[in-house]
Amino acid sequence: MKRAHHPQLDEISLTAVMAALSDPIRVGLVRLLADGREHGWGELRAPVAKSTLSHHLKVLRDAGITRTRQEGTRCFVVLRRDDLETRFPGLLAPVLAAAECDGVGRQVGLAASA
Amino acid sequence: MKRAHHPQLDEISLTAVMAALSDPIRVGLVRLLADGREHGWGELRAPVAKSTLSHHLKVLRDAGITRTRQEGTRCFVVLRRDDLETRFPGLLAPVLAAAECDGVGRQVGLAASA
DNA sequence: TAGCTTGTTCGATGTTTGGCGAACATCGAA
DNA sequence: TTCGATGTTCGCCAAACATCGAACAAGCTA
Repeated sequence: MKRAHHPQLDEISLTAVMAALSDPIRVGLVRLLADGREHGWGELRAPVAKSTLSHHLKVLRDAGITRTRQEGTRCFVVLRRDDLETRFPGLLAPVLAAAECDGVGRQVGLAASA
Repeated sequence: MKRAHHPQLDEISLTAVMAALSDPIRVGLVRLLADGREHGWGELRAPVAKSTLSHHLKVLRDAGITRTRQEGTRCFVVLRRDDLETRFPGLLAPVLAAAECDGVGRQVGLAASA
């Protein structure tokens, strides 16, 4: 398919991260990934077409928020928590907390782990 | 002109705040306002037309990030720091810190206080 | 009252975004 | 090798956004 481009630490821009987190679907995805585990695309349940989901995952990847790994035909995604923490210390936690208490992204869920 | 609408605490949405902070000009404005002082429009120096600046200030206001006060024909703006802290604890500081160290919004400045 | 200053609002424009379905590429399995 | 599963990419569209200049509104000030 394609070897996804992942920005280096110093290529991660604040505004890109903020923009990526300004969409409920993407916030929902980040919330799921906040468990620190790697998840397969297949597990992700969002109320959008798969092409749109692919798009959102690309936005997150390009912003440096997630990392994608490919294994055979399927992909796995994981939160770049440490990288984000290094680049923008203290940023992620409040966002996740706010999203949690607000229910932002609750429309996104996990299927029985695939 | 118009009596600006300011969202209540519980009307402030995370995604709106994130979206508002995904533009360098607006981040720059927030950085200026982070000194806690109230500033007049006139002091604000940004490389955009005044109508555009007005627009950005409206976005910040609508997102609940700033508060606008009118006095005669001129307006003053101030950061709703406490409100934001109440609504999204710990969110603003990391953003400001990241913006600072990144130089995001450095294009926005203050004129000799008007 | 006339004029100046200060913001806001109004098109107009070009870009970006979010969304879809369809077509394509890739790999594993039958 | 053919099929199915899994993502990506490709038009394509409507909506939103950033931007500008021009026109407008509202207060001061002379």
